Amino acid sequence: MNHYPLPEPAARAIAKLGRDISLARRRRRLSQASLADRSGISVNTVRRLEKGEPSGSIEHLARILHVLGELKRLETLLDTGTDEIGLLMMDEGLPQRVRARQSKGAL
Amino acid sequence: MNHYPLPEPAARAIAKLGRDISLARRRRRLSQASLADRSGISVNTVRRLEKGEPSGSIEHLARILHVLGELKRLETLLDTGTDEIGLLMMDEGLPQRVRARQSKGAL
DNA sequence: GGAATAGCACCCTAATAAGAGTGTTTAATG
DNA sequence: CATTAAACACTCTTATTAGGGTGCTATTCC
Repeated sequence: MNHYPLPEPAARAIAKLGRDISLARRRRRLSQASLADRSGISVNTVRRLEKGEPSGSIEHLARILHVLGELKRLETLLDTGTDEIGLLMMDEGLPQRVRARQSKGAL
Repeated sequence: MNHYPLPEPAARAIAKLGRDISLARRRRRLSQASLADRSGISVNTVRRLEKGEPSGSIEHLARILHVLGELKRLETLLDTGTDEIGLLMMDEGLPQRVRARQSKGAL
């Protein structure tokens, strides 16, 4: 039950994120070493993240964004409550558990 | 040179993200098992992510967002080029390497 | 109300990533 | 244009995580 390969779009999204981190860092005139130090992680990890390696942890990403002052963006990454009020109302009736209704093979 | 504790705001941001993933999943009427299966990861991993444990990897997050159809949000997480054209132009002059100009203790 | 099962909370082990170290390349800048 | 060090590319080892299992709780839905 293990990993099929990382979908290409997902890989590209991660790579893009890495480039943007690098850009944001340089805009702030921080070296990789400096960012790593302030974030409390190793330079290697910063480098791997900027390089777009998918192995990085969300914690490290959050630490970096925190230092960059862009934590809000992570917090609202999948946020929907802000724009769609009707959606929010709908959510009040959302099931806590989702029952398998699929008759065929979609589990 | 290891980890000082994860800053509280960062932890909260990750927790929020986890809740939003859970919400998005239930909106789509997917069980944790189903989402895990489609994403090619284990149920435990999905659960830990939704629970807000910071240990999850960016790859897993990307896989999940891909299944949820929200990969764009990750891709543009730190994207700045879209709104600020002037900023983009400024970036053309950005240094590839950032030199330590800090005279004191700010490394 | 009762049966079925989604979700949770563990534990354990194999797989993986983070950290540290070393050497090299190359951009910034005095 | 020479110096300095930022960034890159590795390797190795240890720490951490993902996966898989089992049992339990409690929500759906008939």
